[in-house]
Amino acid sequence: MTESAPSNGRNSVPCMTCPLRAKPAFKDKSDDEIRFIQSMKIEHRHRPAGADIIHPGQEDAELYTLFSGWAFRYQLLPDGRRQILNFLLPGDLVGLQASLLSAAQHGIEALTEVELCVFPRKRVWDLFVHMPAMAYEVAWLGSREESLIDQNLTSVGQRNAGERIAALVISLYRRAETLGLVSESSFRFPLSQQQLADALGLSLVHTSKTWSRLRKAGLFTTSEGRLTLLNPRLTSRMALLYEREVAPRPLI
Amino acid sequence: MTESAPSNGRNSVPCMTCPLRAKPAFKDKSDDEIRFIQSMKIEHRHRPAGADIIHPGQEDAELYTLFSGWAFRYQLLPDGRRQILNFLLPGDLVGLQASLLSAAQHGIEALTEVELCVFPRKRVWDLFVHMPAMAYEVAWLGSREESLIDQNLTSVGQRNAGERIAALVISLYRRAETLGLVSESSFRFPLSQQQLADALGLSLVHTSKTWSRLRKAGLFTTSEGRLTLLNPRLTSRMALLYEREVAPRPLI
DNA sequence: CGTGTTCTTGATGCCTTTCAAAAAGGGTGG
DNA sequence: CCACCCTTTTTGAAAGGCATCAAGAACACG
Repeated sequence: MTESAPSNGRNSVPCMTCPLRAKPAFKDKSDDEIRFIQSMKIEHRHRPAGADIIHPGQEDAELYTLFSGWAFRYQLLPDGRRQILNFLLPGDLVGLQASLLSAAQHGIEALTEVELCVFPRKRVWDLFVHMPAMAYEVAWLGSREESLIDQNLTSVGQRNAGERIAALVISLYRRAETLGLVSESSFRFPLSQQQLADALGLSLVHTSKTWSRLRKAGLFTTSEGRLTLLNPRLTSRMALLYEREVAPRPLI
Repeated sequence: MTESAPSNGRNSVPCMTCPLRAKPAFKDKSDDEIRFIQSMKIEHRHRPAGADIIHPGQEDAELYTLFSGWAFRYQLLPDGRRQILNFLLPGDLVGLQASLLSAAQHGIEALTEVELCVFPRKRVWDLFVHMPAMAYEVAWLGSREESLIDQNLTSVGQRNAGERIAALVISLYRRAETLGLVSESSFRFPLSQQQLADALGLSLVHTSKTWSRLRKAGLFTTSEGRLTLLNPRLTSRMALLYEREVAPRPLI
């Protein structure tokens, strides 16, 4: 699960013409800033689904931006139980916590095949010294991730099984939407039921039963690894989720 | 709950002689840095137990360092359910997420009477421009808080009631210990059972029953708002908690 | 010493877990 | 293209953990 796929050359995806930047999720950046980002990027790396991006306890984790694909952050208990902490979608910063704390308390795994923009962790410090505006944005992205985890914690602590599933589906749907990944209410949904269960803090069996109950209730359908949200109103009502829309975020 | 207690003057607690700094929890700082912190601090504020420090949705939250007392961060669902996200102890930065994202998705409430060092949020930006080392430390503290929430999420998602309580007690004990708040295995423990329940994602009744079961099992005792950890080994074994000790952290 | 809050305890029911096994996919080699 | 194996998903049945309801006990406060 850890062998590395061959990676393209450094400039295979120039930041200046990065297709992600055009998405509504992201703030505009000046050419100067984009050039600086380009200068920090040392590799464009491909990894297969299931690959470890950061393994638990790793001390020299690099900083990444997820260019394409999905990943997730997780934590293990000594007896093997796993909690999925949050999901990472294109444009998300990967490994900031590990970079700053210099000993990952968590692992990060590729959920699908992914492409990663690789930044050496040492340059994070340069960023703070030379590009305070971008350092501020990095901190901002860190706070945004914390905010996502807050919501997951609230979900797992307070919502029942059906509400948790509804909240997760809505929240992933909205994130995918700002990335232009949704068409006709449908988007790629690569989670296995075991991964769903680990994210929701539920057992596999109960996740499966509740999942199919919500499908039969007409909230959404799945086929060929895609999810179609049939009844967004009902789903967000069941999720008790009325969060305000987030402003465009920086893309590093 | 929101009336403000009279606050002392600006220099009532000079940063240069801040008693917190001597605690093992914190890194040493240069006199220059401490003077800079002093120059950012505009107020030393007292608030009573139960006071709102940041209310949900607030857009102009200041940045604080908790000087004394306990607080907690929480999130509400529209139907009134409350999840306590994490607890704040002396030396913790309060309101960083709210300052950066400029719209608090959460609330922060004083659990006991507290003293707060107040920093205007606008100066956070100055910090990034003029004191990159301290900006880096602020980001570091943000990541540390995220790491604490990761652990709470893992607890609520994967541990049963007894394990959750054990994990919470151990984790608060260790934090109090690095602050010099523990003597003879005992420290102030100001949480009500309702607050415990909201932090653990359990009902009040079940929290009470499990809590007293663990007391009867000899893990710990409580009296007069203090908790005494009688059997740390058993407690941390029950909690499945073997986290490595954290390095000293910056105190802003 | 009354009154409101917090804590405790018992009883009941349901949501969720666990155990078990069948069904459905997915990939590989013949 | 089909047989075969392995993983993932689904379903059923039983047990248990946790929530809810209810009310008494302990505690704090003016």
